[in-house]
Amino acid sequence: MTFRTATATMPDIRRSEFRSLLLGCPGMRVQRDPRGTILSHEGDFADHSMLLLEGWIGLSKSLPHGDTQIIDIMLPEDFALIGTQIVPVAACTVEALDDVEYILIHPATANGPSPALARLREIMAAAILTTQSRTSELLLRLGHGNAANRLAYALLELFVRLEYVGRTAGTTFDFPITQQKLGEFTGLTNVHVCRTLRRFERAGVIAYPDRRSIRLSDTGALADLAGVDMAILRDEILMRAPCPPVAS
Amino acid sequence: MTFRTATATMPDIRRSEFRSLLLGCPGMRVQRDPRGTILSHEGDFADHSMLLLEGWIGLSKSLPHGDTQIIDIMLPEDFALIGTQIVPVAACTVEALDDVEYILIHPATANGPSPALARLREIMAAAILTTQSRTSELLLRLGHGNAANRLAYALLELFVRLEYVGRTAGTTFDFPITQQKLGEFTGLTNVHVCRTLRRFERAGVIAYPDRRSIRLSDTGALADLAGVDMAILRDEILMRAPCPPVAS
DNA sequence: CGCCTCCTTGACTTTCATCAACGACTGTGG
DNA sequence: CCACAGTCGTTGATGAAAGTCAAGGAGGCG
Repeated sequence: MTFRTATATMPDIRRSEFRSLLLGCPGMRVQRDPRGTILSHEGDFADHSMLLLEGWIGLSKSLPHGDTQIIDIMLPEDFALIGTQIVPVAACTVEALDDVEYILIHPATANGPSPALARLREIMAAAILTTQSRTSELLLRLGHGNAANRLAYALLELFVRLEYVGRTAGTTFDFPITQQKLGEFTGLTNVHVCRTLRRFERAGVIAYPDRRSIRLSDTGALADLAGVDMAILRDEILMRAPCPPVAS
Repeated sequence: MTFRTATATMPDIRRSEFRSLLLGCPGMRVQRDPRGTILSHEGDFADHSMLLLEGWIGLSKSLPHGDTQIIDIMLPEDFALIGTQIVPVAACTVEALDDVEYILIHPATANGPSPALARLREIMAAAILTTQSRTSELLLRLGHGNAANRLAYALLELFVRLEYVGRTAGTTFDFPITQQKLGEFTGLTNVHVCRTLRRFERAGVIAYPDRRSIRLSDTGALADLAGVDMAILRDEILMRAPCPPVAS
């Protein structure tokens, strides 16, 4: 086991920098939508990116049969590339999983010559790369990995990301999505999500302090189930420089 | 059924533009490696992108248990973001699935103020988005979708992309990877890949003209199995403006 | 010729989807 | 205040799909 410096509390100005760089651009304004709103539909025209400020957003795709897969869950402070000028088609359906606040970034906004925009692009590249990392980890677990593995990973991923943006209290956090949606994220049926989470709960690995929250009571057990090292996970899926390993 | 204009033969200068923009940058040189070479390892330092010129490259991740998932297969002319300046960690292992030629793009190269670089960045954004689309489609099929669905999709995706870069002869193309690797891509065991492909072969859907090639004898049947409309698939996973639907 | 990698097939086991029913909670309208 | 419907979580029984284990066959290469 490798121990690293306490990562969650490490000062990191990048997310506020991201936000303020964008809000400084002309014409930016915050938009709001209630839970359940579809912001874009897969295949629709879309040439923009977005930065989520509050709430959860699901990016999903569907098969003709009707099965839906959530590709990525956006959390507060997350950035996503929805479409581009050259290929102005939304690859995913964008749905508010909770009440949301966000800003839209149009193609011309970020591609100018100024140094501030060059910095913004660096941050956007990093944001895109962490998104790719998350998606890759998900893909890995949908390919190999049973229900326990997938769910343990999903819970840890959400926890680590929420902790990073200060939306956790210890290992407890708001959990606004249904088991159905969690199934769409992990590629399981709601029934099997339920069974597996109940098993976690009975094993004392998770708990529900109230109807809208979840607590990861035993993150070690979850990390084992998920097959991740928490420190490495943070390095990969958070948008920050990696923490150098500290000798065990 | 919606018919579209013949898409594969549509003139499109963007890929040659991509290549020449990059090769025009100072210090660029073509690198070569034989099949089986690991170009980067998951977790290693990496702050670059790459453009593949020849051969196939697999981007993969592994679980501690040893199971490997190929996240994306890069084909000739494909671009991939491996790491960034801000988060200089390779999210994936990069492996040559065949003999390859490629160029590395270092962070400073593309972020300058000149109009040519602004154009380059637009193209890179489009390339990244098509990669996201591909990964999303894969994710969708790993989540829901049986072996036939996954394999039919994988074969069609490779075919459409190879056709776009002129590496097909009718519906026949070079297929340099083993069933093992195809299983790592589709989240199946090599045994099950074999069974399923043999079933396709016996049904006359695919054929092997020789040991190194495959022919998609019935792309319609494959599209049905994969649950895709070929025209929409092209719009989504190729780096080009979508073709307007033509009335049926 | 012999080794090695890869493909192929069979027998058996495990996991998860499906179908179905019920309970808990929420909000609504009488 | 209470019936009511609707959504969501929970559990059981059953079946289908894919993994595992094992063995053999076909090329390719030294």
